[in-house]
Amino acid sequence: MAEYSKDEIKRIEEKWRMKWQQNGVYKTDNHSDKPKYYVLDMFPYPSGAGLHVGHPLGYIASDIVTRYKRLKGFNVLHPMGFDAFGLPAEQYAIQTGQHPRVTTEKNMATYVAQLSKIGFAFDWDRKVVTSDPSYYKWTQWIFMQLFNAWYDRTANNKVGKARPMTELVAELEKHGNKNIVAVCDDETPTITAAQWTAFNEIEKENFLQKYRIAYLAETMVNWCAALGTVLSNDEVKDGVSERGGYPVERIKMLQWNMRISAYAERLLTGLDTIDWPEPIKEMQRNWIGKSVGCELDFKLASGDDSIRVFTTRIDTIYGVTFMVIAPEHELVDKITTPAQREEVTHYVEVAKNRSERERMSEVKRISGAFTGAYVINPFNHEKVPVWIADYVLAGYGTGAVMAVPSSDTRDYAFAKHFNLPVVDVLEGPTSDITKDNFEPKSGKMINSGSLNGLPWQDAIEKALQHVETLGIGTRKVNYRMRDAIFGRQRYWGEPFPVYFDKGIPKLVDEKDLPVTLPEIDAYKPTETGEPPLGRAKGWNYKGHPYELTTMPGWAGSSWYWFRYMDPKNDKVFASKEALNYWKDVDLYIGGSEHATGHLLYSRFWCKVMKDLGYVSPEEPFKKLINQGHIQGISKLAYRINGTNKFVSYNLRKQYEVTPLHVDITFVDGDVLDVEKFRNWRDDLKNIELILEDGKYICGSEVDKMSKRYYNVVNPDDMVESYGADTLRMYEMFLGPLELSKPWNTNGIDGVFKFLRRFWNLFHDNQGNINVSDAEPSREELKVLHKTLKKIAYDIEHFSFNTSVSEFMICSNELSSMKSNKRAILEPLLITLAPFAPHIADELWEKLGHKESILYASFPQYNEEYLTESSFEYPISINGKVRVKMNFALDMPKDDIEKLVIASEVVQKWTEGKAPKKVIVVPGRIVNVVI
RNA sequence: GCCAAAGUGGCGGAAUUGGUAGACGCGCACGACUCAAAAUCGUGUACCGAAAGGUGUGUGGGUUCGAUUCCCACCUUUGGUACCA
Repeated sequence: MAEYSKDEIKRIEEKWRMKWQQNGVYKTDNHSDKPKYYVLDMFPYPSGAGLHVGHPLGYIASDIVTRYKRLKGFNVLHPMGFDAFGLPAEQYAIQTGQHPRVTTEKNMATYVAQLSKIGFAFDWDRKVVTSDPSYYKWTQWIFMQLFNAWYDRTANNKVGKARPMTELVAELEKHGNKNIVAVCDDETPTITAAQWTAFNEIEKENFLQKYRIAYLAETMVNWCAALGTVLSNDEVKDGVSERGGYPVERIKMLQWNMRISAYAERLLTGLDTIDWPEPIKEMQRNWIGKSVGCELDFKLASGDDSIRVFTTRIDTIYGVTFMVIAPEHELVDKITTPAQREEVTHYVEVAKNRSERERMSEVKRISGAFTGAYVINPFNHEKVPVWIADYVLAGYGTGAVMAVPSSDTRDYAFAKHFNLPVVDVLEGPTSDITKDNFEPKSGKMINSGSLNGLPWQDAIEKALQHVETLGIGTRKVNYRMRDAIFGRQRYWGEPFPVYFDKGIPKLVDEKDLPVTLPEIDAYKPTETGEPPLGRAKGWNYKGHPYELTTMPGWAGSSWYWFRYMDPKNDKVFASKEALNYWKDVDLYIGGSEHATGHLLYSRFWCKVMKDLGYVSPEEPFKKLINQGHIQGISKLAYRINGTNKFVSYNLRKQYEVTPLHVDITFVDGDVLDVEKFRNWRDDLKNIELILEDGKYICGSEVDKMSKRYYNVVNPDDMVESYGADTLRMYEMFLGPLELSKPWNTNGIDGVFKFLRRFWNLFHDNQGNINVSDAEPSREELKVLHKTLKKIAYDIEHFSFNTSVSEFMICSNELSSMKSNKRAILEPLLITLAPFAPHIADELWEKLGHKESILYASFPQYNEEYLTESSFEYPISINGKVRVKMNFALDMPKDDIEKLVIASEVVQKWTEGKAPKKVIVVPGRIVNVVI
């Protein structure tokens, strides 16, 4: 006696989750004759709020693929773990004194419990946790490899590659750095072997820092003295900290950095080799921001100095009417004339103290100051005034631009504002900057000496050659992407395996890894403004002080997919065998918000590790799918301003109201449960309600699903009410995986009914298993094979919403045929198993199988059952369907045409006249043009 | 501003190569069962129109025998980015 009822579902699902666990069915072996398939989810940060129904969306999709690939004969790796270092736990620690480890472990336990209820095929034995010392030991180890590496541009056919520092030192000892072409600090001097040898230890290390991939350097940061910490741009508002409103200043601070800029070109070209969504690739391309141009010197009109500019439009050099340099430019002080000094000093002072955020919010405001100095245009030898302005950034290019107001909108705005001359150098229909249709890359050169008459592209090449002939500059490729800051003044992160010996940063011995995070008495900066680790007692290595900052959030997530391959190994981060077997990730599912963070850093680390010979893939993630976000539907009640009255939705326009987010559990449909609402909070006890039709109707809006909006739907509740299988299928049924959509529990009934109907196919009216061994009819076979074909196609194309529809159609058809043939239901069941694993295994067992359905094979569809002999042609007249006619599929076009024209309906439309034209597309459509 | 994605019934969405727009589900309406309700099952459900018929995939144009699909211009929403020379 078994109906697919709430109790039965609970029994079935718990039974199978238990069995799967006991039998270790999700344990994945690193040795197999089967082909490998690695499915990865972006691992979560375990937040205190737990999972809401949006979180599992991607995991369900990857789980379906995992199970499908298993049935298709692959050895599939599908692991899960936690990105467990992070700010929320630390913030909580600062407020409550609770150790972030305690909070994090509690949260992870909640996540595991919630995830387990949904029936994922995770191999939990491979769980990795980034805050676990056995994991971050290897994060530290990788950091050491990056510290011990430099980027040789000449290696690997000039593509360049990372090489060990020992090789650099050997070369320095032999020849100095004159033959070294490396990615290094801009101001790295050329030295001889003798100079190198003469360096003392500190000088040597300072020199090597210019080459290391992980290096210490002074970088600009937002420093908040009151909070004793560095803030991100997000955390600074109007020059003060968002939290507390304390003053923030931009200061230079010695910080760990990652020389990701060395990999700019490979990160860019690598995008062409991977199967990722085009928008994500585009975001990364923009982030890397490659621009091809040249650098050239403009000599100062007086004195020997010259100013180097970077430009992509050397063709427009005859249009240069002024030059702008960054307020931070090193020559500002030197070239400013006495008459202009006061104004310039003042401007520099103001610009320096403006945060990037401030500069950003005032894009429209044009500001600048004249230095009093002039440079000479090397092409036409004219004198050009030099200005400073903060729209020129010190950190990009050379911190100086040759301004061409006739072909650059910013230069134009600046020229207009300060009344500087504009000289047109391009002529063409879209070359006029004062017109709306202005297109800077268009037209032919005018007013440009020997460049006159050339199209702009050709002029660039000719001007470049001229620059090279004069010896005043070179072709140059610039990237927008900067090196990444790799340190935080925080506690809850990986400690650096670095100590300082007489101020020189040194790595700890490999055998002393991991450097474990010390216990401290409070999770905030020290009184002297040092990071929290400054509080740790005895925080030193063999008597030398340890580095006090910790690694940023992205450290642990930049290599975790390798650790899953061999998570328990304590000799290496992953064994050669494991790395060789699993290689790279075949399918990665996660949100697009990580486009320029995690996804870029991971590619970077993978490339470095490849260069150093630790791994083989150039790219870590072959295919990427972005899942959209599930949004919440918030419910709103409308308070009449200044009163304790609430007005129902449709009457709200008559009053001045302020919407209040109401907990969605108080609302059924749109109707508010007034009792629950009143009891929610003290201030609502005595409210007055203005009703419509005796009810209080709530408004709705789509928001992020968040505690803040009281609109969170918990997957546990869904599993409790409908079962995990229904939840899984409903999440997929909502719409395309990559689209964001609001969660509406209302529709879930449809999926639940489908599963019950599916269940009933296997049972009689009394709930006894009832499956016939009779031969299936041709009709039944057709339904089966149509479904098999569609489901396989949909899974391969990540179109899970349409597979759920197809299952519904199939089960409706079989229901109406009263089909209960084993030959039909058994293959169908295997097809359903990736989507609804619990019910599938239960029915599989009822069909008499001893082994889980996980070990079955995905049925292959047979085209033979799908072929039709005839087709119901839609007959359209001038493109509008008017009637349908059935013809054999092998009927010649001419015959169809004759029959169609002769038909009553068509005759009516043509009024007996011959049609202008008849289009017959065999197996598709007939169109009669009249 | 720039880059990208999206816009289809009351709602979520479908239409795989330019070929029957609205599959499937929710909701709604009606019917069956029931003393009644719930549950379940069945039928119907884009819009206008009594019907014939007409209109319809954000808007306006275009290509085509035929456009949700291709092209041009525009509007709206969402995400990314930000003075990048």
